[in-house]
Parts: sequence; C-alpha cells; structure tokens
Amino acid sequence: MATPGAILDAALHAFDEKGYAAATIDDVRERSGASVGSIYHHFGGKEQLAAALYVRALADYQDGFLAALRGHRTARAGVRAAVEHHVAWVTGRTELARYLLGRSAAEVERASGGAVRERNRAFFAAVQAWRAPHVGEGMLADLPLDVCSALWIGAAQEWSRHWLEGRVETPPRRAARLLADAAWQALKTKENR
Amino acid sequence: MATPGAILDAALHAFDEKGYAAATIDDVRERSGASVGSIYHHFGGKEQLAAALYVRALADYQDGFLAALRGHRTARAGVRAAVEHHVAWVTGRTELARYLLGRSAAEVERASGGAVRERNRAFFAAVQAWRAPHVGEGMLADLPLDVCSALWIGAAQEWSRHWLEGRVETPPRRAARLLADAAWQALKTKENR
Amino acid sequence: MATPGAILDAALHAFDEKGYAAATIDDVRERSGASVGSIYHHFGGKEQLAAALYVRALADYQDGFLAALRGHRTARAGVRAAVEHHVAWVTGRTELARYLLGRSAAEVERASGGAVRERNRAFFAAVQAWRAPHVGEGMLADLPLDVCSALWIGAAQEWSRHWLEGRVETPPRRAARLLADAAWQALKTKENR
Amino acid sequence: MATPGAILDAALHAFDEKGYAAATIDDVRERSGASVGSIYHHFGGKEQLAAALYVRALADYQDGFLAALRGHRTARAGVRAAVEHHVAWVTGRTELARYLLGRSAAEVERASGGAVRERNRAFFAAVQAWRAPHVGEGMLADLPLDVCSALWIGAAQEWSRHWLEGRVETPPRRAARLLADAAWQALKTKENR
DNA sequence: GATGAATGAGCATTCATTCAT
DNA sequence: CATGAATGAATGCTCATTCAT
Repeated sequence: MATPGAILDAALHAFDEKGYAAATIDDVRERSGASVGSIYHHFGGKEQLAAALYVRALADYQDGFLAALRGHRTARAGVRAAVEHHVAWVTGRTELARYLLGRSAAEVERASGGAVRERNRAFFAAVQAWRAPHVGEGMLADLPLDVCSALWIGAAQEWSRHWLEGRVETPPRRAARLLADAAWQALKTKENR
Repeated sequence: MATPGAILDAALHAFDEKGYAAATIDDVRERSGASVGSIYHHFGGKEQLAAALYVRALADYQDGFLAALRGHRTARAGVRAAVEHHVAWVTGRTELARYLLGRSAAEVERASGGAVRERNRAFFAAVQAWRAPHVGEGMLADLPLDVCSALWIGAAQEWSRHWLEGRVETPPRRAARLLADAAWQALKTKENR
Repeated sequence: MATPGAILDAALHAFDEKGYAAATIDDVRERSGASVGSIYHHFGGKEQLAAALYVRALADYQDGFLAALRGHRTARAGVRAAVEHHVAWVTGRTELARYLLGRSAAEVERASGGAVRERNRAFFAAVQAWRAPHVGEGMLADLPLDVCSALWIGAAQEWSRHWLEGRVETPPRRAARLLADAAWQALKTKENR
Repeated sequence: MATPGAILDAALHAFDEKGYAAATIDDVRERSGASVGSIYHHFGGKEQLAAALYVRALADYQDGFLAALRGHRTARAGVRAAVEHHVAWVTGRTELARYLLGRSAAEVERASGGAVRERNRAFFAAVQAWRAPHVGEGMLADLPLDVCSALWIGAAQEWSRHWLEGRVETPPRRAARLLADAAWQALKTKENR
C-alpha cells in the first residue's frame, strides 16, 4: 500500500542513518510499510532504489538552482543567488543533501539507466545558456567550465560538507553572504572589479 | 612476510577499486600476500585498517600543506602555495586522494582511536598559527575559520573531485593557477585589493 | 486471450530451456501472453501445470505406441513397430520427449490427481492385451512385465537419452532398425529363433 | 569438523529426499554438522557440491564396471558381467544410483570443471579398448558406439529405473540374468549365434 | 608473529501465490 | 474469466572475525 514516494522517503532515512552500504532493504521495508516484494516491484533492487533517490535529490537541487538563476537579470545577482540557493538547500534539506553529496555520481550512474547523465547534461546546458550572454557582454570571465563550476560553488560546497558534519560556527545566512561575495569576485571579469 | 605498509598499499588499492564497503579482507590478503590472520594481527579489523590508511593519507596531505605554507613568507605566496599543493597532491596521488576525499572523517573517527581528531586539531592549530600574524598585519581578512577554510580550499577541492572522476578539461597546472588566484582574492583584506 | 493449450506450449518451452525447477511462472506468462492470474485460473499452480503437461506428453506417446502395435498382426511386426515409434517420437518431438523422460513419474503423480497412474494402468493393460495371445501362441517369451518392458524399450530409451543430449552418431532410422532387431531377439521365444 | 566426505554424504541424502532443486544448503548443513561457511569453503556452492557428488558416484559406478570387464577373458563373460554389475550397483547403492541416474550429465558438466567429461572420455576409451580385440576376433558385432552402449546396458538401465521407483516384481538376481542374456544376444556377431 | 580453516549471523533477491478490481 | 500489483517466506551466498596450530 506504500507509494513509491514513501519508499524513497524511507530509503533516504535509512541511507542517511547507516550509509548506503550498511542500510538494508529490510530497514527500508520496516520504515516504509511496503513489503520487500513491493520494493523490488517498484525499483528492481537496492542499487536502483538508491539511484532513483539520487535522481530525485539531484532534480530537486538542480531545479532550485536554475530557478534561482532565472529569477535574476544581472550576472552578479544570478551568481550570488545560485550560491545562496546552494547553502539554503543544503541547510534546509539536510538528509537529502547528505545523500546527494555523499554518493559519487559514478557509482550511481549505471543503476540510474542514464538518467543521471542526462539530467547533468541538461543542467549544465541550461547553466551555460544563462552564462553565455553575460560572458559575451564582458560581465563574467570566460573560464573553462570545470574551473568556473569549482569557483562558483566549490567554496559553498566545502562549507556545506562541514555544516553537514556539524563542524561549523558561522550561521548559514552569514556564511552564504560571504560565500556569494567570493563567488562573484572569482567569476566576474577583472575590468568589472 | 608482508609488512604493515604493504598491507596498507593493498588496502588502498582494493578500496579504490571497489569502494570501502565492497572491498573484502580477502581482496587485501590476495594483493598483499599477507595472511588474514596477519592482517588482523597488525590492524585489528577492517575498520581499523581503513582508519590507519585514512590517517596515513591525512598525514601525507597535511604535512605537504604545512610544508607549502612554511616555505613562504608572504600571505599571498602562502595562500597560493597551499592551493597549488592541494591540486598537485590530488593529481599526483590519485588513489590516496580518492580515498581521503571519498570517506567522511566521521565514519573513520571512532576506529582511528581519536587519531584523526587529534591530527586535525593539530593541523588547524598550525594553520591558524601561520595565519594569525598575517591577519594581525591586515593582509588576510579576519574570517571565521569554517568560512576561511571553505574559501581557501573549497574551489580546489571541488575541482579535484571532478578531476578524480575524469570530468575535467583544464590541465592541472593551469587550473591550479586560476584556483590560487581566486583563493587569494577571497582571503585577502579588501584594502589590500 | 491465450488458450490453455498455448499456456502448455509455453510451459513446455520454459521447462525445456531452464528445467522445471528453474523455470518460473513468469517465464510461462511471458511466452504465452496469458496473465499470471489466468494461468492460475486454468491450472491451479505450477505443479499442476507441469502435471498437465506431463499427462499430455504421456498420452501423445502412449497413443502412438498403441497405434503402432494395433497396426500390425504379427508379434514380430508389432514389437518392432513399437520400438520404431519410440525412436521416431523422441526424435520428432524433441522438447516433449526431453520433458517426459526428464521428469520422474513419481514427482508428477500427486499433482496430476491420479491421472498419470490411471493412464499408465490403462496403457500397460492394453499392451498386455496385445501381448497375451502372442505369448499364448508361443511367439513371445513369457517374461515378467518389468523385464519384458525393459528388454523391449530399454535400449531405445537409452539411445534416445543420448540422442536428446546430442551425443549420438548413428542416424535415427538406422538406429531404430538395429534397436528393433535387438528387441525382437530379446522378446521372442527361443524356439522361435 | 565435518569432513568433505561427510558433507557429500549429507548432500546425497538431502538430494535423494527432496531432489536437487528442492534440497537446501541448510538441509546439508543440518545433516552433516558442518557450518554453511565450511560447505562453501570446501565446495564453493550448491552446484559444485552437486557436481562433486556426481563425480563421486560416476567414478564408483565406472570403476566397478571396468573391474567387472577386466575380470573376464571371454567377450560373453565380460558383456554379461558388466550388465550384472549394473544391476548389482543400482540395487546395492540405491541413493547413489538414484542420484546418478536422475541428473543429466549436461546439467552437471559445467560445475564439475570438466571432470565429468574427462571421466567419461577415459571410461569410454577403456571400454573400447576392451571391446576392440573381441570385435577383431569376430566375437562382438561391429556396432556404432552409441547403439552398442544402448544395447549393452539400455535394458538394465530401464529396469533399474523401475526398480528405483519400486515398480518391479522380479528379484534383482533373476532380472540381471535375463538382462545379461539379452545383452549378449544383442552384441555378439550373428555367426556366433 | 604467522597461518588459514571454520564459523554463522546477516543480506539481497526470487517467485509461487493471492485477490481486489 | 482476466489482470497484475502486492505479498513475504524461503534461500543461496558472503565475509568479517576467531583461534588452534
């Protein structure tokens, strides 16, 4: 009787509590109220269950990221909003964030049936589409994508990992502001300084 | 016949290949040439073996980091050298880096018998000791430690994760330069700009 | 939409491919196009489905055997025709034969609701009815039924098993002739030699 | 503490009682007194355990068969002794015989690591070596191997199957004599009649 | 210190069967 | 009569750990 969504919720909790490898299908069954057979019926196996959960988390994060970008006209506001979304999402959805950051995409990829790859492709394309005109207008530096991405959310990501492990003193709001400042400094063109 | 060091090497390789949870003591035995009993004699168990490896990796990374700092007088040179060390260490010791970045300190902590906590304490104290005078002299901004650490190493860390997953286009040297630039911009005082 | 006959065909194929125990109801569903529910509606369960198939195979074999007997007046012709039918049936209906020879009657008996026992009883009675006058007339030796049956069909049966496993060099026709010769030699009276 | 031999004994009993597919490793554990781990340590898995048992049974049967052959000078005595060995072996080692006759060599082959194939090859070569001179001297008909083998032990095999299922009236000794007579009639040359 | 056979708790997964629609 | 989602008992197998030699 438990819906697939409820099974995902239970899986998230179990994975968060014990880690993916240590959590058992039985933990998920117990929390979700679904039968083992039902879990297998809906997801096909532990790995695919984890992959579905990963995709759900990824979609939630990326949708918020793009919404933040699209809500702002200027390069500066967009860059900062994305960083702030990052911090807000991680601190607002602790379990989901811990799961998303804790698993490597590569591990999940295969079991997701290509869904992770496709989502990432679409996400990065959308970010590039937003970025391109600002680069063209000389507001954002023309950095290679890997470095750009690292400069943009790397610091927020690192801070988030510490926050998730409870080793942080600065309140999220204040941290977000400082991290957003730095991201903008790192991505804007030098003339723009 | 196999030394503890050789066992650690074998463990690193096994964990890298299959992940900590999926790798078995038998994998380690096979690669190291030591007997199961011997592995248990030297390390006490799988978790402690993993912890010992973690400490070894952590020490290697942190020693290099501090050496980089100490090799430079000015705040700017020290900040940049640390970032460059980060990139060089990750790209130079792929397996070790993948292991260190892939495991959460919290998981390892208990089995390390406090060694991880102690190392981190000493490491952060040493970094603070290096940083303090530069803050005092108005060269480095007076940021909370968690944010400082994120701004300093976060981007390099994020880039490193991508590099380890093979999703990077920029050559390490060039990336290191860009990441070091940004770190310095983020940590220096504004007047200093 | 799938008829019981089509379900039996699918079951035969599945059992032949994986063996009775390893084949699943789902394999049968897939091949037959019937729903699981439908299979259960028609047959009641996996065991009964297998029993129904066994009975069908048994009937097909035994009907051919008796028809071969009845088509011949002399003891010699009847004995030989039965052996030739055996070889022709096995080589002509490979899957059915593999299934019939591969399962022990005892395993199937219960689920068949006595149908197997009843069929065998009737079959042996018919064979005895055919045989009796020839024994009476001194053409066929008066052997106990178990030995008679073994001498009559045993060699053909053994050869058939090898044929079904593909370990045979002699063409079926030639083998059938040789096996029929031997059966006649074994069953006829000595004076008759 | 249970030896591999004791595990095989337990497996034989379990397979005989429930059939290979229905018997569980736990059944074997219970009867043998060995732990599950120990069973896996010695045999590697259920399939390999079954294969080892098959090889043991095959070896026992074939060794007896060859010993019977070698104990006799004349073709007639050898042919008859082999048939009598067949009946004696089956009736003397009921469980082993039921297992050997009940499984198809093909199913077992792979898990045996080629041992079954190799044994059969050697066995048939030895039989041929015994047979050849008698064929050369015109005592035994020059039949293709598959037909020869069927004529030789087919009837005994068929009778044995019935005996194993308890559907037999003739005492083994008497049956063996009759089956041996027929085998000799079937294999000898016609002139020899 | 070294060895590796033995242990057995624990887990992912399968699949015959049911039953509400 | 047909359907197929849901069920959960049952099973093969793994692997960290122990300990007698």
